[in-house]
Amino acid sequence: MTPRRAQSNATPNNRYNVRVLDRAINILLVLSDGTPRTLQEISEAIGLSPSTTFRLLATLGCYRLVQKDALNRYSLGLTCLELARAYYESNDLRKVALPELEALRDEVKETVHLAVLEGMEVVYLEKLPGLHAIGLMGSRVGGRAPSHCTGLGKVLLAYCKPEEVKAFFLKNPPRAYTERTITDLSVLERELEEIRRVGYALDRGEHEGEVRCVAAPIFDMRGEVVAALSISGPAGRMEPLETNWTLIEKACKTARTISEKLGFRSKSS
Amino acid sequence: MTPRRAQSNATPNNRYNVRVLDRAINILLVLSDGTPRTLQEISEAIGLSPSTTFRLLATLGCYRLVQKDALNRYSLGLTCLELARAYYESNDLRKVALPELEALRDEVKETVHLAVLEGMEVVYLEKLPGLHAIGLMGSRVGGRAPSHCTGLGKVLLAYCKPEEVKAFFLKNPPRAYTERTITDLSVLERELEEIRRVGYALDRGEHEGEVRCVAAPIFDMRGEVVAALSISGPAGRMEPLETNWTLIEKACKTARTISEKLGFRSKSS
DNA sequence: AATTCTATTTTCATACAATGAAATATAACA
DNA sequence: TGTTATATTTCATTGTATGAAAATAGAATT
Repeated sequence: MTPRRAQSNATPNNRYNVRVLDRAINILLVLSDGTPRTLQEISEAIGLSPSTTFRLLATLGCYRLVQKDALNRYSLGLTCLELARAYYESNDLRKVALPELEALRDEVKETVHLAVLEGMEVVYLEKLPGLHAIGLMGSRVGGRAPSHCTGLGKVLLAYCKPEEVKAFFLKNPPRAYTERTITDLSVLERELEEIRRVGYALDRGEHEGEVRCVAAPIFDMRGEVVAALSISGPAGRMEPLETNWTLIEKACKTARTISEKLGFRSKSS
Repeated sequence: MTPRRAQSNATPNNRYNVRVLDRAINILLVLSDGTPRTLQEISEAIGLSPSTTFRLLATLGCYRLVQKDALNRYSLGLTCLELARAYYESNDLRKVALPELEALRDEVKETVHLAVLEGMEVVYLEKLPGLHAIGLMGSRVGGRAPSHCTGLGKVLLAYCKPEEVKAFFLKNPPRAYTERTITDLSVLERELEEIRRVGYALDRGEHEGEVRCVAAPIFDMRGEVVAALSISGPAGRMEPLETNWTLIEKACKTARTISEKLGFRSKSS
């Protein structure tokens, strides 16, 4: 159910890290799978003595970053929500993109997503549900999805350093979600090359069998890809995807508009 | 614009707190007002040497709890969003309440909120926009609102320990947002008593002049008030509020249903 | 381009804060 | 009531977080 995090949760010891903080953050990450845990389970999970774990939890708890339920099990607390709101509201990209995404959604009437790459996985920043029916798509704001089998993921990968992509997938072999999922690294690499060439990505049910999707990259002022947007919907309404030029064009156009608002100067203009 | 936090951000030193963690969390709280800050500003704000602040930020940054922009200013990072998603999805209250709230919204067609009290302020857990028009209400999920002048706030206060309420408002005198806002503590106390008696609260434009609102308390299995829900809309459609019994009854009924799903046994049943 | 100035990174010695082991308290269960 | 299992608390010790200060990078000014 809950997507596994691809990156190891072993402490990424960037030279200057403060040890207690590493440990405390690991507690939060452990709890971020949603399962409430007892002190013991947590102390085991992060490999610390119960006393230490207790104190860390006490500190986190006093700021409501974690909370204890009636049966002494810990889970994430209300303050997480408050921090997210702050992040969310002060996020330039999202602020700039939102009105454009809304216009796009209203035009195509399908679900529109905004996402970034994080640890070679897709993280959704925004989701505008389509106007046809409700709740088909499993994505959530703040949630993750694999990158090798989603339109958003593939666009974002396409503009990563190829050697980093390769390194990642050698360590985390692409898992097959449907019979169309690309599981061969060299096939994936060729696909990414093609995406760079045409400037958009397609997903023909590679993650969820019945879902089709078009995704386009968003550039910032430095010309770096910082995010991507996508239009997704059921196969019935989207096919034939490869020649659905209006959809592809609309996705690319909106992405370009957002990019320009972020300070990107396209070569043609 | 950004609501000030009522509680002091001086370290609440619960006997077992770990100092570095206190400090690091304070950084997050400082940044949670949305203003990007430089290392210097932060180190000043939390009263630590630049070296220490640097290391704390480095650690937080390596987990993307904070991020640095092109001009070396720090703000909250993507991981905040991910933690919030986890909190959000594993939150029992919200999960139980959501379908009931949706039913209520569809029935009354006005905006429905779910909220809890935190530091004597209202924090929104859920917002279901009304079906009439868009974006009238300024509330956000994860956002705060004052308690003395909102329906949600007043219900929640009504079931707090009266001496705590008193102590809080003596320290933080109720601010007037409109000419109807209750700014006198004894008037507020009488209002809360009345709310306890009738079991719901009304807001007649005490926070936002044109908004009217009905709010009802949600109880858990122990009989404690853990949250509240509200129906709010423009004065035009809601007035006369005091005798709008169908609206009041619907709010109370939904609140009771949710309470029962949380294990609350009402005396009458 | 050269220079100054400011802000961030890095080093380092030191104090004291975080640590785990073990003792105690508390809750859950029989 | 006794018996476990779990959560708190205490305490001595070590090692880590700390600020001062030096080095570096980055703007800004000339």
